[in-house]
Amino acid sequence: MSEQAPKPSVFLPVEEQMTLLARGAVDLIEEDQLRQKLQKSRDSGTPLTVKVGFDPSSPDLHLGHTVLLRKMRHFQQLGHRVIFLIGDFTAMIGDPTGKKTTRPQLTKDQVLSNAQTYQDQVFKVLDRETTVVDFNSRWLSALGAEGIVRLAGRYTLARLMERDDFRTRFAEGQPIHVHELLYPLVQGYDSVALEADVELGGHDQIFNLLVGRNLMREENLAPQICLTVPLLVGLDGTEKMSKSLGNAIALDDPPREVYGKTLSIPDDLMWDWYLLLTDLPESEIAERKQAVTAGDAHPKALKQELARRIVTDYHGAEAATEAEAEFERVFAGGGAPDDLEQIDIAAATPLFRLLVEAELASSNKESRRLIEQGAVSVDGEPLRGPEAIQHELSARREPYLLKVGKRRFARIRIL
RNA sequence: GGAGGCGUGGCCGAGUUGGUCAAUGGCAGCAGACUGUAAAUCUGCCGGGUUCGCCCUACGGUGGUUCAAAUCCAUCCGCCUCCA
Repeated sequence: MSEQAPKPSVFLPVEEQMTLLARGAVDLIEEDQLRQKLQKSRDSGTPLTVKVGFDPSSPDLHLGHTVLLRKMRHFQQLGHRVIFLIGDFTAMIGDPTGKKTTRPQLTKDQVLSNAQTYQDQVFKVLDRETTVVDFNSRWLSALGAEGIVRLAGRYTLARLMERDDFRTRFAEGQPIHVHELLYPLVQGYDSVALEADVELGGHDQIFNLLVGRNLMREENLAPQICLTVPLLVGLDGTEKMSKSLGNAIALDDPPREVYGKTLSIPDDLMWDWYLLLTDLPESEIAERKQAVTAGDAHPKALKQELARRIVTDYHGAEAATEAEAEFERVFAGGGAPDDLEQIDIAAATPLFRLLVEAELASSNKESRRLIEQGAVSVDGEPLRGPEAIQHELSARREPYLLKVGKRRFARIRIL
């Protein structure tokens, strides 16, 4: 376990802290209690202990995860002590949140390796120096069968069944495994063990957070504040961002990907992203939105600003400038990316095979289709129709620029 | 322990008196037009190969019946419901 976060000599006034902390929050239970805790912390010069649990089952982080990480960062900026709690023990249970079926139970090895990958990524947002990393197996493993039974004795089935997904599954006759019922209790016990002042989580975690709050009361501890942030909507503008839905921007996506993907989100979504992915004051976000509504600002320009800010966060200002220039050149200016690798193709290769070899089409069939539909151009000249399918590019000194659709490019040299 | 139901292409979901089913429809996706790589809209495509005639693979797995099976039979696997 790392050392306690260094405390600043003085904490900001409570209301100033509240402005930042409440930003974008879905649940804040209870707001006034948080004020009191902040006041007490300020008076005594003691940082609040903020607990955030991470289930190390999906180590590929994307922007959706950063909403929560940013909230953690807010607490850090204000001088509080943020505990990055890796649920190595609970991961073996599998969080039933939002699931229609039981989740697979991970093995210890999987969990540990995932946990490492997680840590490699979160410090792109969190302050590495002041983040306390902990593992809940530290106290949960020690709990033992007796402890688990005692813990289970603190709660009732009726209270657990208040939870939507349990209730739905029960009503529909879907199986609910007993260990799943234990999950919220065990997670709640983490709060007891850490004596958390605040627990943060995604909105879907609210039930689990509240169980922690209740358990703390049972143990005669000051109940933790439960603060949740929304699930970020992904590129498609409807589903929550997730890698498996293919609507995510991964933290390790290259700058121009991040930039381009951000620009492709529906206009309406950008205000959410501004709120959750930047620290631009809410009043300024409102001004921008108003400007667009009034027709004084072009939505694309504001989306570009958003994209720049996001790229800057993960790759720096220079990368953002480059990404934007690249984007303008390629999409607005009809140019091509400048980092295309050259692909050598044998002479007398018909166009439809060439597309496949250059990995611009996934099959001959698709390739023919694209050519027939007029999606293919060579050096800016469209090549379409049945006769183009068999077209052979002649060998010449300078490489060809092959373009399929709006965003697939290849530089081809005929041998 | 007993009774019954279901399993179709990325997803949802038609189709089971056997052929005209690569399989209706919706969603997602791709491409074109319009644009701002936005939304909305319109159009086309949407298993693979093709000498464009066709051919191959596919409706949980396997094995049958048949000239012919997603559709019938057997068996196995998986999921679910009801009763105890």
